[in-house]
Amino acid sequence: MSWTDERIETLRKMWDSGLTATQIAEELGGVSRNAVIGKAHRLGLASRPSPVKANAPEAKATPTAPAAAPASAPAPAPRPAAPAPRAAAPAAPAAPPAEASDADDTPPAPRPDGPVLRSVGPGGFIRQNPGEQAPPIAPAPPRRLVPAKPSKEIEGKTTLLDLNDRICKWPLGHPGEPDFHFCGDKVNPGFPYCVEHCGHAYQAQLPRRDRRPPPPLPYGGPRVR
DNA sequence: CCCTGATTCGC
DNA sequence: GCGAATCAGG
Repeated sequence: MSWTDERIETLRKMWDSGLTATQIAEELGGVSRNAVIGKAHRLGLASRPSPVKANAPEAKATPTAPAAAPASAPAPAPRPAAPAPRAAAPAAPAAPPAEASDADDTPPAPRPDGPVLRSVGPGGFIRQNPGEQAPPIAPAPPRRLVPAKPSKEIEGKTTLLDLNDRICKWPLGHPGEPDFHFCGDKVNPGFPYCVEHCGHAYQAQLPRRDRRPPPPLPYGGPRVR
């Protein structure tokens, strides 16, 4: 397989939205995770939490902890690297014309104002008080991605290919399901999610004693594949 | 061991 | 440019 424009585009977006190289490789097909990583680097992407931080063993058919852990990564990429040519070649069969005007990420500058939202480390999403506990917390880790083909169900929805640096990447539904899509709202500057979903993703750390010990399943429950 | 990404280096 | 092999960390 070769790196066509579309495949590169998909790679960019998947990599960008925090999927692992393995997942990306599986989705693209015909390439190894090494190939994906290599390509990502050559594209100037890369530099995400490298030796995976909290991401738990979710290996095969074990959807577990949310992978959404952008946290604070103030260290973008020291290396100049290639500016990543953004020669957007149309060619997309019927893919919605996602705006491709994005360039490179803006280094996530923590908002200097307002109440500082503390990101809890990956793997652990700190809950609020039991009272305000919202049941369905769930940055479901996109394990399997919906095919990049537009379908009736996702028409008008934000799909993987619509992701860019300024729209909310909060997943709605479960990957693989026909209507799986992303929030798509305007992001809270500096974060991968909109303001609302940042509120879900990042919550103030509470003293342990005040926390609910038995954290319910973060989402619907294990998905059977 | 499993997983992850990073890097190297022959092709 | 590509990606397997290798390295390094959790």
